[in-house]
Amino acid sequence: MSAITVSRALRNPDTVSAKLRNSIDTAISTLGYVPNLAASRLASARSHSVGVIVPTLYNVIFAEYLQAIHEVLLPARLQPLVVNSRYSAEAEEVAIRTLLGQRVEAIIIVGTEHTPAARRLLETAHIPVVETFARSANPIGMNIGFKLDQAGIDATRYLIELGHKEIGFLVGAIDERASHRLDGYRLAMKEAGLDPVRHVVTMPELNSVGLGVALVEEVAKRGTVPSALFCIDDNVALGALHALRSRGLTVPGDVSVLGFHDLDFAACTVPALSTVATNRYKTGALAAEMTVKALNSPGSKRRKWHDVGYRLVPRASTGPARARV
Amino acid sequence: MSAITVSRALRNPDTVSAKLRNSIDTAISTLGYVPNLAASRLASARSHSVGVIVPTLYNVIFAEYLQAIHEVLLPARLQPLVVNSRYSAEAEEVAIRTLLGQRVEAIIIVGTEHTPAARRLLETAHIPVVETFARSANPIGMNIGFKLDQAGIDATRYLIELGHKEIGFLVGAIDERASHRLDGYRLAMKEAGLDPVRHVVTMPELNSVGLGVALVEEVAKRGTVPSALFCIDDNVALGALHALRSRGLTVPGDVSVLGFHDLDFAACTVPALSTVATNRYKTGALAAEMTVKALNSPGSKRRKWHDVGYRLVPRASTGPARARV
DNA sequence: TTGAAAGCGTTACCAT
DNA sequence: ATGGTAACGCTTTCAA
Repeated sequence: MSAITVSRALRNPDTVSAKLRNSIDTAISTLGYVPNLAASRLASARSHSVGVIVPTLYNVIFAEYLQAIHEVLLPARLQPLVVNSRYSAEAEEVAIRTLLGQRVEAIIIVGTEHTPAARRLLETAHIPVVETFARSANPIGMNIGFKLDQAGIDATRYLIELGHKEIGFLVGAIDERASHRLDGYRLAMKEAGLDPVRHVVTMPELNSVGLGVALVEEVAKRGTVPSALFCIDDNVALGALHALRSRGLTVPGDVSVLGFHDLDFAACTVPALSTVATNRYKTGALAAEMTVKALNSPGSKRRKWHDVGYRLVPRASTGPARARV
Repeated sequence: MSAITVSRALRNPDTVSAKLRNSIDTAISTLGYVPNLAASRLASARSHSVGVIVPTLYNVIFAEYLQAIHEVLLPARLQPLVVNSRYSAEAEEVAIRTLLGQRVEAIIIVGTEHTPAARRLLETAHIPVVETFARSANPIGMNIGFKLDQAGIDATRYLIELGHKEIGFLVGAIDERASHRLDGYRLAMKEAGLDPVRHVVTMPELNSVGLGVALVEEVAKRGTVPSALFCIDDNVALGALHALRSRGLTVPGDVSVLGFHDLDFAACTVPALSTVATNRYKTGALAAEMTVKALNSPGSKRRKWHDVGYRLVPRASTGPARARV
């Protein structure tokens, strides 16, 4: 029994006689043999792995996205290799280098803004690349997301239509995706003749419940609290709800609060949080499906951009503006 | 200039003359050369990677844990390879096999209960193994966590001392860590002469806000709602708060609610959630530090068990039991 | 400081 | 159905 026979028995048990297969199986379990994937990759030039880059593991939205990717990739016998770029373009470039070094067969990456070197690496790797969560005017390969700026416009217009004139925008560190929403906010404010700059409050920190609290403190410090607050996500919105209550302000009586993403707790806050529902799961599933298709039929042309949409979900935390005393 | 010189220039730039280094650098960037890590691993028998297995990416507690692991491992020039076992012992075994196939230099794994085959694989791999989040009577290598059962006892006793006699235990799918907390609950109930079984309500689903709502519905369906609910985690507790309010029950007037983990939103719920604070970050950091130490000085004996502790955090959602009408 | 040769453990290719 | 041989792209070892 030679090495190559064992190799075959492991990959395609049917191509080996039952007798040999048995003795191989027993040998493997008694010896505790585990095939060396590095050697396999080197010899076969196939890694059976797909690189997945996310800015953080801390945010549920990426957890749901990753879950979906796993569920599609694993049955296709592709191992997702998840790397965390920690919201840094440089770390992202390193991550891309690492993944390409592993000879991943495709890369699924959150965002469309990369360092020039990172973009070049992705372009010259000649593997399927899917950029997600934001729309690119000039995608490297495929692109899945939704119109974040339009979502920002819709959300802001919704508050304007409720009669609000002073609408705060609460956000932590402004990454690509936050900046699109902010663009939408600014545009909607401008078109309504409202100040698009004055009520933007930001701190260079990760968006979180605690940051929502801090941002409301900051808003209050600056003077009157706007009659509506558009928060960059539901976590910030939850913190805002809490801080407003602590200051004796009612929601939506005194201040309307709007979140983003419709996380699972959004319906359970007090009052229930109005928000914009986004499709994280679908984004990941679609990205993974397109990856699998691209790997299975290389060269075939298909749609580059997929829109997974969004939906405004009005709940109890937003209401009509009322005249200030 | 030969291949080996390039190899050296890449790993130890100092060992190569400045002139050569320059021409190598330009060649690399014009060609878009990315070294093949599979070949490197095969030749050097070092993978510079550490396997990390978590049951899910969906839960923030593992996100914080992973974050800590990344922060310790990356500066030590070790790449974490994160694999998701999806709460399945079989998937965990596959994950272990995959990681060992990658020749990871160590494995950090959540939990202490594995399939016999998985345990054997870990034992015979002869690499550092750290089991986390639960205490093992018989750890494979190192073990980091806290006394989950004692935390369950303390939490239950706290509710008993508030005068509660009927204390519900709300939990989804019962994994190893949930089961320890449940053991603690049962023990504390028994020692107080209370029924340790009747008020346990469970459904075989992932713990989530939505599940908390469903579990309270189930509790109500069975008859009187207990005067206190010990929830397996803060998400379930948040759902419980919501469902109780929907049923017209006040917290803590009618029902006290206790969570677990002290997630970032716990202080911001209405009323603020009493809970048990756990150290996810420290768990991950310690696990990674011990891994690095074990890799740097193999053979040296050190402490096997590290306790990262926990702390009861009483807030507004728990209060004294009052006589039922 | 640089290089030649051997070898890491698997798989592709061709042969039997 | 099974095996021999070369090759994958690096690093180790030894030499210059």
